[in-house]
Amino acid sequence: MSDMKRGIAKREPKAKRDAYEAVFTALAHPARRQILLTLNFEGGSMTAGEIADMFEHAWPTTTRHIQVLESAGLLHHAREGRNRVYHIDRRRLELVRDWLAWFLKDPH
Amino acid sequence: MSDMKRGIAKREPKAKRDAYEAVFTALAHPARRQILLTLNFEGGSMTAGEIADMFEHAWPTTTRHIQVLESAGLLHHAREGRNRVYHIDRRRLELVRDWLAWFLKDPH
DNA sequence: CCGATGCTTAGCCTGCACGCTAAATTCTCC
DNA sequence: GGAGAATTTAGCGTGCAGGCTAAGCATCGG
Repeated sequence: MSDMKRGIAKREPKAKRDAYEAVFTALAHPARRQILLTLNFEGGSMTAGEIADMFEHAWPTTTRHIQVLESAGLLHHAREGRNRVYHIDRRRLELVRDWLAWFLKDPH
Repeated sequence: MSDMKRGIAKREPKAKRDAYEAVFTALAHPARRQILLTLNFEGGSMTAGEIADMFEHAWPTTTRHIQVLESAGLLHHAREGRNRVYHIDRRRLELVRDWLAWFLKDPH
């Protein structure tokens, strides 16, 4: 099977493809994008409660969104008394920028 | 409800939020990302058959992926005899770059 | 015009994403 | 240590994304 047929993406190491998968999946839901945006705008960290308050959703629903973001590496948390403080990991978003870069250096 | 609570994203016009929605959803599936990458690498256009050949999937499955990409505005097609030639719309990917930009110009 | 080729449409099946409520957990404060 | 706040975990229901096969539609070659 030719390289052309297998496709360019296969040249990326598997770990990185998994990372893309996690990050793009995480970004696919509007609530999760909103969490990231708000978190970013608020200076990078918020408690779970503050995040949950943004939505009409039941709290556990938001908890799950947060977990998706966290397992994609876009968020981390620290315990602070009975609060959980989540903070954004902006570096992880670089992955998206990396991916987009393929479309700039387009062959002509 | 405060602006802060509603969240920054709401300031974007609705049309643009819908566009984000379509584009991020389209990018959420690895097959669709692969289609875009390959299409880009191959110079921007390929027939439906060439695209379908990249995958083990049954052809109709690929057809649907293509349609998702197209309705997100990431692809367009032209008929050419009995072939359908799809070409990438790289400008549409700018939306993603736009979205990411929020995380650069972070406050302060 | 007829069969082959290229591709989509129609329609079915299955699993999982994402919503919910109720219960558990962990910490705080009196 | 017990009430109460903050948050997660458990577990359920439903819709839809994404896989498939079979059928339909153009178009081309002979």
